[in-house]
Amino acid sequence: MAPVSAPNLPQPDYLSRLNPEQRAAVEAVDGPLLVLAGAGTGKTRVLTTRFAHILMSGRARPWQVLAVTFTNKAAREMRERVSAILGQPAEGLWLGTFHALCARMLRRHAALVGLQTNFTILDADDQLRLLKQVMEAARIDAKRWPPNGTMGVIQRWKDRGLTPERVTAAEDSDWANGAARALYAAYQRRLVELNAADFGDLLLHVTEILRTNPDVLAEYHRGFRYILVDEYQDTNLVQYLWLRLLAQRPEPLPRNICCVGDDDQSIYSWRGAEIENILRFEKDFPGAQVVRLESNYRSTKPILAAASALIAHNSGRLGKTLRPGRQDAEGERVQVLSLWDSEEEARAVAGRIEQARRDGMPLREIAILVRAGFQTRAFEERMIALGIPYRVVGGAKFYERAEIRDAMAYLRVLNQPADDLAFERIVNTPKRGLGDTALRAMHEIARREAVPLSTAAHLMVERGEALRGKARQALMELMQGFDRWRAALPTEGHVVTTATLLDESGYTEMWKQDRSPEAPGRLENLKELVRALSEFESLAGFLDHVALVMENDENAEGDRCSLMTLHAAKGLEFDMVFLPGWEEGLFPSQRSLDEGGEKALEEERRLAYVGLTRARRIAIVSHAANRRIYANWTSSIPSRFLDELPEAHVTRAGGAAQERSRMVSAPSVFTAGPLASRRARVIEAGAWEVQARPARSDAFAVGDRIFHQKFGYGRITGVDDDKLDIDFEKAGSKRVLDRFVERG
DNA sequence: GAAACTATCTTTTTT
DNA sequence: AGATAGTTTC
Repeated sequence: MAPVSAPNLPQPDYLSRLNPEQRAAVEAVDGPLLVLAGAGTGKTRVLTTRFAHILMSGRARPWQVLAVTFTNKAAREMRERVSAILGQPAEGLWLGTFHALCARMLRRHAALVGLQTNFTILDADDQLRLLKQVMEAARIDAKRWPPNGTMGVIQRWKDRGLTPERVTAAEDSDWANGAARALYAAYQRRLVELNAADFGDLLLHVTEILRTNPDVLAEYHRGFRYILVDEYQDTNLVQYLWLRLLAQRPEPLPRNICCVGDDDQSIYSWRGAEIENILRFEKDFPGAQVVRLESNYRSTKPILAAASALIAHNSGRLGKTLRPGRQDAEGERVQVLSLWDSEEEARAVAGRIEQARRDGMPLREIAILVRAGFQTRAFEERMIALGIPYRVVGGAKFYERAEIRDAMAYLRVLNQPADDLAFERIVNTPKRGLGDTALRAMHEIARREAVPLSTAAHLMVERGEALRGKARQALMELMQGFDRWRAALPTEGHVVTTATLLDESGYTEMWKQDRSPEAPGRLENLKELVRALSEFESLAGFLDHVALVMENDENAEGDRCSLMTLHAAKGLEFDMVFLPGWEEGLFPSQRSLDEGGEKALEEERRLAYVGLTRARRIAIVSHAANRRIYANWTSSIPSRFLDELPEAHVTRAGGAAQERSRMVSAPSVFTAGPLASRRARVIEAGAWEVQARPARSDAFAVGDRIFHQKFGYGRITGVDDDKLDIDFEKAGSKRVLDRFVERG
C-alpha cells in the first residue's frame, strides 16, 4: 500500500494511515488495553504501529518493551514491520514467542531451578523417550498406560503452571493408578539431571522463578514498561500467569499491557489454551480500556455475512460485528457444493482451480483448507493428475529427518556432555559395535557414580572396565573424538568443527556407504545443515534456534496452490478458498464433540469461522455424501454448519457430476429435519433419507442379489422399510438405503 | 544386526 | 488401507 503523506496534519505519517478504531488502539498507550480484533481488521498493523509509536514517541527504549507472539512467523513479521516504520533495523528488542522469550530469561536464571545456563531444550521426541524410561523404571505397564497419555497429563499440568509440588493429591488423576504425580516428579528430576528443559518447562520454570524470587520479578518490573501480546485468546494458564506477573507492576508503576486477540478465533483449547483468559481481561486489569476493531478490509460482503451468521450461533462471546470496510465489498455469494463422494469432491475442487487458473488467477491465491490432514490426499492425487502445482503446508520438517536429528545429537553432546538422550542416540550411529550390552554397562556405571553417560563412558575407557577389545577401542575413539572436537571449537569455529566431526565420527561415511535411494539426499541435507550453522554466531545459538524455531523448508517458491489444515491457515488470506469436508463427524469432528461437548462444538464453529474469513473474494464450501475413512466407505450427512449459513448470501448446488450421479435432487438434503433431531454422527447410510421417496413397487426381498455403487455386489439378508441389510461380497455386512442399490 | 512379522492406531500442532 | 513401532526370528 502506498504511504499516504499528510503534511498538513500534525501527526506522524504512520498514524494517518489508520482508521479511527485502529488509531484509538494505537494511541491508548497508557494503562491496560484489550483490543478485540476481528478477522481481517488490521490487527497486525495495529500491533506493529503501536510498538513503533511507543518507541518513536520516546515513551520507552527498544529493550523496555516486551512483545509476545505465538509463532515465530508472527514474531518475524512484527520485527520486520516495526523496523520498516522506524526506518532502521529494530535491535535489542524483547520480541519473540512465549517460548523463545522464556528461554532467554531462563538462561539468565537457570541456577534458580537447578539448571546450568547451557541447558538443552528437548523436542517432543526426546521428551517422550525420556518419559518412557522414567515409566519403565517405575514399572508402569506401558500397555495399559501409554507414555504419550502420561505426557498429556504432565503437559496439562505444565500448561496450568503446576510444578510437581503444586499438584495437589486431588489433582492427581486416576491415570496410572494415581502414579501420575510421582511420574511427573521423577520426570522433572531426570530433566534437571540431564540439564535439560522441555517446552513446557520454559514457561513453567520462569513463572516459578518470578513467583518465588521477588528480586528477579522486580528487575523485570523495572525493565518492561510496555507489554504487547498477540493472539491473546490462545494463551494457556501458565502463559497468562507469566504475563500477569510481569504486567502487574507495583504502584506507582503503570501497568501498560496491551493484549490483542479475537475470542472468535480461539481454536487451540485442545492444547491448553483458555478462552477465559481473554473473557476475563477486564477483571484482571481494572480500568482496562477495550477497543473493538470491526472494519474488515479483507473479504466481500457475502463472505462476511456468512461468517458472521455462522459465528452468531456461539454463546459467551465478547461480541463483535464485522463490517465490510472495503469500497468494493460486493461480491459473489458463498458457494455450497453437495457431492457424491470424496473423489468427486476432489474432482470438483481441482476442476474449479483449473478454471480459475485459466481465468488468470495466480495459484498462490488459492487454498484448500481441510479439517484433518488425511483429507489432503484426495486433492493431491487429483492435482497431480491435472498437473496443478500445489504445496502442502505443515508437512515433513527438515529438522525432523533422521540424519538431521543424528547430526544434531552429535552437536548437542558437543555442547552439553550431560545430554544423555543425545549421547544414546549417536553412541552406536554409525555402528561401532556398541550395542545394548555396552549401553547397559554405561548406564550401570553412570547410575553408580551418579554421572552423565558420557562421563561414564570416559571412565570405562580409562579403567578398561566392562568393555574389552573392539568395543572398548571404538568407545575410546569416540570419546577422544569428542575431546578433540570440543577443544577445536574455540579455535576452528563451530562450522568447521561440525564438518570435521561429521567426517571423523564416520557419520558422513555411513551415508556414503548406504546404497538406498535416499542416501544422496541425506548427504545433501547434512551439507545444508552445515550451511545453516554458518548463519549463527555460536553452536549454542544454533541449537536454541533449531529447538525453538524449527523452521521448516516449505518450498514457497513458485506459483502453487496451498493445501493445509484450518489450524495452519489462521492468520493467512487468499483470494479463493475451498472448504471441503463439511460433514457431521468430520467437521464438526466427532472426536472433539465426544471429548468436549458443547464447548468443543463452539470451537469447531470458530474453526469454520476462521476458514471462511480466510477468503478475500471467493469461498466454496463442500460436503460429500460418502467418504472413505480408514478402510471402508462411510456415508455422512451435511455439517450442521451448512444450515447456519444465511440463505441470502449462499448459493447451493450439486457438483459438476451431480447429474450423472444418484443425487437427483441435491438441494433436498438441506431441508433436513430440525437441528435438534440431528445427532452428531457418521451414519452408515441415510444422507438422503429426507428425500421424498417414490413408492416402489419393485420392493426388494431377502435373498435378492443387488449392486451398490460403492460396496459392489451383495445379497439381501434383511429388509426394514427402506433399509436393507446386505451381505456384500467384498465389503461385508452393511445397512444401506434401498435407493442406493439396484438389482444385480 | 537385519529381515520378517505383528499389533496398533490413526484431529487439529506450536514451541 | 497404510504407516509405524515394537517383537520375534534367523
